[in-house]
Amino acid sequence: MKDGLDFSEVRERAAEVASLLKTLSHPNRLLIACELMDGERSVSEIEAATGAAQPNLSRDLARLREQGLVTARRQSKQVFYKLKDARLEALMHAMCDAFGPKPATHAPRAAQTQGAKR
Amino acid sequence: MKDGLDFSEVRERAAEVASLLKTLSHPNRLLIACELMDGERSVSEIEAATGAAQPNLSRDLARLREQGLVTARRQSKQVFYKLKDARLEALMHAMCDAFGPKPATHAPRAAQTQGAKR
DNA sequence: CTCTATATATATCATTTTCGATAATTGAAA
DNA sequence: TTTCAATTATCGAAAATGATATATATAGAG
Repeated sequence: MKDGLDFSEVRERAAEVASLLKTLSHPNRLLIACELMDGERSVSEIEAATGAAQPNLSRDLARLREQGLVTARRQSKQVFYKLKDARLEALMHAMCDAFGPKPATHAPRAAQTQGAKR
Repeated sequence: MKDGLDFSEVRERAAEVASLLKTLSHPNRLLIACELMDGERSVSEIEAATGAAQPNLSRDLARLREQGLVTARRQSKQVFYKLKDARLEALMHAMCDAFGPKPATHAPRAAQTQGAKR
C-alpha cells in the first residue's frame, strides 16, 4: 500500500539522520569523531589532534554529547570522551572507506608521489 | 615520515568531507539523495517524493549540483537529475545500512534480508 | 508570431542558526 | 591560593532556511 504513504515517517527519519549529519558537518567535529574512532581521548588530546581552539572544541564536544554521539567521563582533572553510538562508528568507517586517505598513505600502491607538502 | 599526518592535509580533507556532509545535512536534500539512489528522477518526481516546496527544492538541487553530487539533464520541459559521485552513492548505502528502516516497520523494497540484527 | 500552460530556476526577505574569538566560570588537585 | 583542565557565556558576522514573488525555457494552440 503505497497510499498510506509513510511520508511522515520517512521524513521523520530523514530529519533525524540529517540532524546527525549536521552535527558531523563541521571540520572540527568530524575530526573529533575520527580521532575517537581509535578509542577514548582526553579533551587535551583532541585539542592537540584537531588543532581547534579550546572553547570552540568544548562547544563542539557539547554538541556531540547532546546529539548522543559521545559520552564523557571525568578522571580527576581531565575529561575523556569516546564514541557512544555504534551506528556512528559504522558510518565513520564507511566514510573513511569512501573518502579516506589516499592509497599511498597506508597502502603502497604505486610510485605515485602524492606530494605531502610541507 | 611514517606518521606524517600533516595537520594541514588532514584538516583540508576534513573540510572537504564536512562540506559534503553539510550539503546532505538537510532533510530535503537527504531525501533527494535517497530518491536518486534508485536512478534518474525528474524534478517533479523528486518534488512528489520529498514533499518539498518547489522553489526550495530547486535551490537544494542547485546546492547538490554545485557540490558536484548530481548532474542535470534537460529533456524538453523536464530536467532529470541523477547521482554523479560514486563516493556519495557508497556513503548513501552505508547510511541506509546503518540508519535504514527498522526491520519490521515497513517492508523493504526487495524481499531480501536487510536488517542485520545483531 | 503571439498567447498560454507547464516545468524549473532565481531573487528577495525575515528569522534563525552557526562560527570564531574572547572573557568569565567551574572543578579538581597541589 | 594557585594552577591546570574544561565548560559556559557572549558578541558580531556570516550562512541557512521557509515563504513568497518573479523569471526563464519549452511546447502547443490559435
